[in-house]
Amino acid sequence: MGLSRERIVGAAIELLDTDGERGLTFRALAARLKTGAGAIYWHVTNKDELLIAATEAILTGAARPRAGTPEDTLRAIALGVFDAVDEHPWVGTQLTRMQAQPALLRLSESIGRQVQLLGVPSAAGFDAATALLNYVLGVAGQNAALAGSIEPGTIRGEVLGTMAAEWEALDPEEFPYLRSVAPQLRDHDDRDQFLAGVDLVLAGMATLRGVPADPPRRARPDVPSGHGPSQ
Amino acid sequence: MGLSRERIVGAAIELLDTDGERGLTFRALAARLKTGAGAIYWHVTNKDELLIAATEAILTGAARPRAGTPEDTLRAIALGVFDAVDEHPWVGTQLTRMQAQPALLRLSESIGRQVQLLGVPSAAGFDAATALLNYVLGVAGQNAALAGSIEPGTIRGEVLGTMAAEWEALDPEEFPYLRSVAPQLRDHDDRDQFLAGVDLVLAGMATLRGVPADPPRRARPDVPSGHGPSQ
DNA sequence: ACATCTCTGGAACGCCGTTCCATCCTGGGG
DNA sequence: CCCCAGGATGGAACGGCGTTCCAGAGATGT
Repeated sequence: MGLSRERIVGAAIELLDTDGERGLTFRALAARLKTGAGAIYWHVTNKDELLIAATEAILTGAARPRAGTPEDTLRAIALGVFDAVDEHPWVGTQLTRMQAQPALLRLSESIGRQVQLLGVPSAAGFDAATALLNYVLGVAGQNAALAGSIEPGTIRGEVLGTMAAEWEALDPEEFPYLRSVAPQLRDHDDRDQFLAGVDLVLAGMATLRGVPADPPRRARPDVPSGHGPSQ
Repeated sequence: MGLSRERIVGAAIELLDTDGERGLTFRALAARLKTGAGAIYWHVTNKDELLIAATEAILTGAARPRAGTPEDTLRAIALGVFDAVDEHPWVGTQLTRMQAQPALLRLSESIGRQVQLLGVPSAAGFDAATALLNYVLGVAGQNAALAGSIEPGTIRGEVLGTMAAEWEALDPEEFPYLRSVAPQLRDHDDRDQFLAGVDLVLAGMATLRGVPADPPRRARPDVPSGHGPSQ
């Protein structure tokens, strides 16, 4: 059983998923592949390239345009990234840390094209597409940071409960708002909230075309949905 | 001249600004402060705490609410973060990597409060405030990633020119959109584009209140402006 | 059979964050 | 005035990291 780039990337993904970003080490990788660290460098030039390849493997196809209105396609694209990051938090870190990543280019292309189809004037269209991209990347980064700060195996609701408790314990003088929304934080749904943000940006785009914006919907759209188009 | 937490944080900021995130090392810090690495640990418990303290030092006051309409205040808050990250790119990395950061809490509070003042209904208000925060953080992270990938000293326009050339050299089949907007990328203004994104989100929020949204403005608002409230 | 070339894996290098500890300095009690 | 406890210092050392180096194993073509 020889080494190969695919085997290496696969093992790297397993390591990243189970042990987090700090778990990916050339030594750990070599141990898992029953080889030496040096051998890996024959197939992969360095750790950054390995991380990019792993991100690529997860995100391939997550940004594929589908039939439907541009709005629905944009929601589907954004959800694809969200679900991939949800399942593999390290992808969020990667997306927000390295530019010149093929996956990022494809994502920009998909979003930009749909925004064009939306009928946003060209000049504002670039800004609008960039804004949506940055929102998606922001959520991805925050989710990754959150996942990285908790030990793997923690229940999601538990984390939110802890955080909500912290918000409620803040100084009432300085943080009245955060205290007031702590209950909403406790039982919100990350995915729904993400979608609400996408709809918010889409509603903003609608005003750019002079269209009387119907208020963005809160319910999740009829999109492939069911968490996780990735891998 | 004894050590002190302030002297250490100050030297850390200098190191981060001049040599980037990889330039902050306890050894380099010790050399600059003419002491040993061990002495630093008497005043600072570890590197994460040092990074948080440095971020705090830069961002203090950048999220301070001002008089004016909630929209203008939100623009001012967002610009404060943008300018701080523009001047100290490592702040962007920090903001998107570590949760439980005091600066992040303050930013959330400031944004959330203004969104409440905007009259967005409470349920949607939390989502809307989170969306704006995530957009700001997304831009911050991208700016940091971009700054980290280029050697310090490079001219900004030069970087954009190089990136635009890369976009123009992409496969016409796969990336028609990116190729078409490459000229806009070349001579856009990051700050203006950031503001356009903020306005886009604000326009979306306006639809949540059922207000007939006037199209978001493109020109920069009358905000302290002049790059950099930070430090 | 041999020479060649791909591929392997373990040792070694330099750097990192962090810990340990001998030592220095200073100020308050005898 | 001495002394000494404890805060503060700084250099050495530890374990781990990414990466490089290189001796050699295995296949391949002649």
